[in-house]
Order: sequence, then structure tokens, then C-alpha cells
Amino acid sequence: MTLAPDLDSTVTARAAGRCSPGAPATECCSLSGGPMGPDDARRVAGLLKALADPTRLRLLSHVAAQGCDTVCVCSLTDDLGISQPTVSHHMKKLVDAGLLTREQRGKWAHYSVVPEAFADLRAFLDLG
Amino acid sequence: MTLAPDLDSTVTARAAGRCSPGAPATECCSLSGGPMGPDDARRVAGLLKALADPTRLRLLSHVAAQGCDTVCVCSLTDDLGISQPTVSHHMKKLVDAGLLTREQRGKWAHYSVVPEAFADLRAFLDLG
DNA sequence: GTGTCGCATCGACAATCGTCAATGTAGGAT
DNA sequence: ATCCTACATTGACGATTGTCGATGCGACAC
Repeated sequence: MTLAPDLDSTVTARAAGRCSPGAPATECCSLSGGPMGPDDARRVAGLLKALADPTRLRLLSHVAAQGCDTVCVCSLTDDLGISQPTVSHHMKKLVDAGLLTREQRGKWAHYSVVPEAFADLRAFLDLG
Repeated sequence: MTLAPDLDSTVTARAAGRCSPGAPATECCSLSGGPMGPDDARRVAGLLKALADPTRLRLLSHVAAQGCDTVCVCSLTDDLGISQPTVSHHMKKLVDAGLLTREQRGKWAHYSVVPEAFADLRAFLDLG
């Protein structure tokens, strides 16, 4: 499935411009940068949808908390009190969205965050 | 329903800290700032879920494009090619989430963006 | 080989979501 | 009062989502 094949393309391009209420409708509110096309909307919505779940946010924060390095799944199921298949399911979604990377070390799967993806989203949300 | 009753409380508090891979697990990756609790996760996920839809992103960008001022719904249904009830439905969700404000002027409903909400989300996504 | 451990995948389920046609409502014009 | 306009609300539909138990698969230990 693998959403967001080209992360820093259009989003970052939208990330400039101030917001002075009553401005002349262009070059304001970078979330627009002009109305979004359906394709851009689908791409960004895919990224956001990957984060828009309480369980995934908690999983992400656990990964980010371990020194931005790597975490194995075993520690996650215990801390959050959710079943192991559910953790696998959510981690796959986060990886497919490009927010996390997976690395197999022996029999353990290690995950780490992809800072660029979050930078892109921040840029997209930049209204000035 | 009205999500996000207290926008700049916890999210902004999480918004400091650098990300040096291999760091000692605390004070790194502000998305964590330590693992998120279930309540924070639900709150932030509510905000993100409000944006995580292509149609709502396009609606938002149309509102933001008009000088960050106000827009009436009539112009939105035409530009995006979606039915009027659907537009109303999505606009209500965006308002409930605190991302948009609604103001009734005569028989027109005017919407405008709430920059603080987006600033909060950006702060939350700040990984350094 | 057999066994175990760590994790992914499958199948099923209830719950939520996005969309629309139909209807309701309130403001303005006549 | 009557009609039209600009929205909101309702009810229904298929599609998607989050969750779990059961199962599958690869890596390691023996």
C-alpha cells in the first residue's frame, strides 16, 4: 500500500506565507497556498490518517521516547495493554505511511521515527 | 460533541527538545516528552482525525485561501463538486474540532480558520 | 531434528466514517 | 403571508477502521 511515496515534494512548497486577516486571498495561509488539488489532499490525508488514532500516537511516543533509537514490539504490548497482533497492525500502518522505519535484528523488529515526515506535516500546518 | 476544549495545554508543553539518535531516552523527541497518556492521545487524535480526510483538507484550504477571512458555503460546493449536505457535515466537524469558527451573517454562514489550533498541532509534531 | 520465542498475517466482528437524497429551518424579498 | 434562498439536520447506505484470537513464519537454542 505504502502511502506518501514522495514526502518533501509539495507539502514543503506550501510552507511559506503569513496570515494577516483580510489579506487579498493569495500568498496567505500556507495550508492553502491556493486551494489544494484532490491528489495533494489524498496524500496529506493519508499521512494524517496514520497519526489520527490514540493507540498509534501512544505507540509513536513510546518509540520516540527511547532516545529516538529503536524499540522492539515486546515492550510495547506490555506498556500499553494491547494485544500483540494489534501492535503489529498499527506499526505496519505507521511504517507504510513513512512515519516509522522497521529494521530486523535477529528475531527482533526494531522501529525508529522518521523526522522528515513530521517536518513535512509541520510545514503543511504552517499558517504563519 | 466539541473536541479539544483546552487547546494549548499539554500539546505546547511537549513542544521542546532535540533529537539526537541514541540519546538517553528522556528529554528527546518532543512528540514523546515521555510516553503519552491515554487521555492526551485521545485529545490529539481527535484533532488529527478532523484533518485526516481529503475533502476536509480541500475545504480548509479553500477557507484559508480566501485571505484567511471568511467564506460562505455556496462557493465551496461548486468548487469541489460535492453535495451541500456533505459540505455542511464536514464544516461542522472542523468547527467542533476547533480548527474553524463559524459566524452567521444574515443568511450566510461564514467560516474562518483558527491559527492557534494549527500552531498547537505543529508544536506537537516537533521532533527537533 | 524439536522446541521456543518474536512477530506478521489472516479472518471475523462491531463500530465508526463519508456520502447523498430528503426534509427542516431561518432570513430576506415580494 | 408567500416564496425563495442558504444553510443545517435526518436517515440510510456501503466502505473503512480498530480490535482480537488463531495461525503462520523465520530466527535462534538445544
